[in-house]
Amino acid sequence: MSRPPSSVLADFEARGLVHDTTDRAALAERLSSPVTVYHGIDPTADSLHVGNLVGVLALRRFQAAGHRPVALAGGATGMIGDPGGRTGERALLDPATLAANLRGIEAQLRRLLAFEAGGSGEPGDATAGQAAILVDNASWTAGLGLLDFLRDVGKHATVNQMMAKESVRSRLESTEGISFTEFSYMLIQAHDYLWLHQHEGCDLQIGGSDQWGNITAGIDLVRRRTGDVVHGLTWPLLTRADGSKFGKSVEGNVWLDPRRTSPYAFYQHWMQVDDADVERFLLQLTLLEVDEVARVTALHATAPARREAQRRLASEVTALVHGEGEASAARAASDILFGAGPAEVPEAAYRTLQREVPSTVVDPDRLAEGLDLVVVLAETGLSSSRSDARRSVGQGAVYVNDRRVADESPLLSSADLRHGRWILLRRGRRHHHLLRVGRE
RNA sequence: GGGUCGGUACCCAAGCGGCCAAAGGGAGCAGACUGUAAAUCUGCCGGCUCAGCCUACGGAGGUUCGAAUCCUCCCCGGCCCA
Repeated sequence: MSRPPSSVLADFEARGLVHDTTDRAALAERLSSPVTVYHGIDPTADSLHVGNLVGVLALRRFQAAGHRPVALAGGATGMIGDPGGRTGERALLDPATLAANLRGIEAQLRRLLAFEAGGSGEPGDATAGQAAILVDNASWTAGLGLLDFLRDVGKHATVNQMMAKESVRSRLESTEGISFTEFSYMLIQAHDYLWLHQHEGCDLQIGGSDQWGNITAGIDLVRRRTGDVVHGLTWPLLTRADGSKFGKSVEGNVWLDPRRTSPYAFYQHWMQVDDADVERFLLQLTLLEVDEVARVTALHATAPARREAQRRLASEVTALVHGEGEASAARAASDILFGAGPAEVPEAAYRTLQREVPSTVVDPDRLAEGLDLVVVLAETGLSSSRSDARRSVGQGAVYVNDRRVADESPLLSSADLRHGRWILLRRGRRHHHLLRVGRE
């Protein structure tokens, strides 16, 4: 499945993954032979989230075309905080948190990129390329002396240029201001590029469009220090069609860590994507070929109600992140919960659901006494509080075993049990919770 | 250090002694319509033992029958001056 190195640029363009590049002709020329390409990720949490997926997959696309990806986990930059795209100063991370974050992220990267050479031959196989490497900029930044840094890096940057960068300018105009620390961020990142160029032969840095200023700062530094011409490429930031920020859900971020976002919830997140976004997400967040995406999108257009494009997106991305097994389990659970009507759900289906959907064990004694549904809704987290639960019930938003609750102060009883021990709760169209009655 | 403006619910932002759990907007949730979509309309949107009560308007005190609103001190931020 390997592609020629030069195919990357055209592929990125076809996927809408090119926002800005340095001189296009020079970049194309450089990409005609394998290049070492780097993408930095700030370890702000111990897990990646879907916002990081575009970048990691971008590296994978390069790898599949025979290039050598460098994933940079920003142990040093993570301690400082990128001023871009935020209104206020970032909280600094302590070293222990940072180390834990790096470990978590590294494990996830290992599933998405091939860090060993030699391929398995599966579709979209990244290992057609060279082995990826993972680096931490703390390893070359931590020991750097202030005076050395000021002389070797600071001397080559003018404050005038730094102030002109969008990320800095917007903060200068804000009421929050910007600390010197965050102001210095781009110099650290520029230094990273220089270091990687000199030690790993890195000639290309890629990132989201908000990184453009930082990337060009690095390119300038490399040129001034070494005379070499290196390159940069950014993609448009992943947003929804309505312009809102992507990757946020009710509970916050959508994470790759299954303990933070279950594979089922992850799958559902993609199932619920707007029609207007689904094609772009298929292009940018899956490894499907561009013409396959076109086929899926065309199919979807003939019968949008079937959500074939969302189904495909959810399956692909979930499989990529959690594996095919988790993806099919999530799919099975979704088919039950969103399937046609409140028909008889077999016992086996409940077992499937229990592994995918949030569930709670309820003591049979409590049920025998008549369980206040409002209390249960709050306990299970389906509602954020009892007040909220009451509101939902009042609005006719709550369902027990797929039957809408009409009672104002409803009680659950053993009559609600299915197959002797299951009760399926639902709030609104898509929030489910399974109760299993029994001893712990 | 001085001056000045500001700190209100998830975010923005009104309120400036009682009619304030606090206008308006956004976000979010729900209902209707649908397709687990969008748009639109409607309702909700601090908590609780819910026609009532409790907690809340940066923090701590105080004035008052009554304070988000007035006073004192403190903390935090912007801007200007030194």
